[in-house]
Amino acid sequence: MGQKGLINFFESYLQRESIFREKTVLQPNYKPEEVLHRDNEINQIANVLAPALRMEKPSNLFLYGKTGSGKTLSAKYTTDEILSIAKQRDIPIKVIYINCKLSKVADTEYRLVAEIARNLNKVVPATGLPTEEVYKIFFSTLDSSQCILLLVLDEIDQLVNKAGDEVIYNLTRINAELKKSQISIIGISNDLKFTDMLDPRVKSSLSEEEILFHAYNAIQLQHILKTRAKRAFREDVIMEGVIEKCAAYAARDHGDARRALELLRVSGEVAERSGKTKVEIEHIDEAEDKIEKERIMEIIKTQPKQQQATLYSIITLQKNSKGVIFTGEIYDEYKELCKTIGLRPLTQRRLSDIIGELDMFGIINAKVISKGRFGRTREITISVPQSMIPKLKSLLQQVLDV
DNA sequence: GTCAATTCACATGAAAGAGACCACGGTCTAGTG
DNA sequence: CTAGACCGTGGTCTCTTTCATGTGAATTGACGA
Repeated sequence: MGQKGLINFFESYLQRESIFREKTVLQPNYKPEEVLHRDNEINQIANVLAPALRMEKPSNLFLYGKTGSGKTLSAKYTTDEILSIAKQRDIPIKVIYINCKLSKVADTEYRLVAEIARNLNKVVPATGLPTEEVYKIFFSTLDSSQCILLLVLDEIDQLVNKAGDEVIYNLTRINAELKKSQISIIGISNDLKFTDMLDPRVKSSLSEEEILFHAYNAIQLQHILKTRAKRAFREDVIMEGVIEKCAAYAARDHGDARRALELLRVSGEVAERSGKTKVEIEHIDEAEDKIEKERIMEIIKTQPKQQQATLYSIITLQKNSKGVIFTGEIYDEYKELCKTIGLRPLTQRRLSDIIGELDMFGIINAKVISKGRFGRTREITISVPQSMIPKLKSLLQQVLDV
């Protein structure tokens, strides 16, 4: 494309009408006016939380269900409704929503409490104070604000994983010491076995009430997608069967509505980029591929150098040896690599953990096997599609400066 | 041939260290009236 | 006299290292048939 061509391109781009009308509707943080197919759950949440309107402390509530089953949405929806009623009637209710996984706002005890305090409009330094001090600050602000606090902790399993369950224990116990305020916790987790790993005391106090969110089935997903698509896209741009296929894809892996919406959105983008005026079924496959690739690239880009070096070693190794690789081989290769690029090599112990991390991300596949007399090790294969590896490799070469 | 002991090459755990970041309080310094 | 610069102390947090212990089956070697 010459430079003249570029201008033409932009002009025709502008002239061409977008297939989207309101793309935000498909974005994950969009909040619809109505939550579909979750009436039951929402009613249950409302039932549990209603006492707050009479200034009584609601039971602690625990919501669980797989990803994309509408937990967060339902919780936010219900608390928003309560909040708006409370505002009309002048009832002092506060809702704090904290996602324990998102960015690093709240993955330790200190940070969580600090974050809550910040939400109560109290300035708390990011670090430097003893944890106890932060608790005190939180205490006094909460008590002086005289309200019912609904604390929504999304992805609470992440928090407990990293910070232990004392945090929750402490939070539930606070009520005893508060005089003018009350706090109740709404925990949200997509790990169904999460409560099993909790200390029994914590478990019983956290899940005074439990609500299980079932995954959406394909029909429900279709309904949701259709409703959103009606607003998100212009009329008649979605070809027959597209919605159905998106729903089917998402239903296949545990009815994740978020995934379904993303798929639909990216399909639209793919269609638009390739100059089509309609979203066709083929675009879905392309979109799925794209989403996966972008996910992997994003993960790798944001990893620390050591992790990247490890992955690079794995890629080089699998090229020469084909098939499976073992931890020892990787460590040797990795040490060599460190020498050439001037990186301080880590111990094998640490590398072992890094391999585990890469496995968690789904970039590689590591299985512990025993080779009998020849020891015990991890058997590692790359689980990124072959077609992506060259691209991956060049990305790594670039960031590692090889 | 059978069976238990041995052995390998790491996996997995726990604990502690290094170094970055930060708040707080005390001391010093320079500018001001 | 006071605001700001500059320590030292004590705190959190992440990434690592060090030390210790665990592990599962191929191999080995003793044993008996």
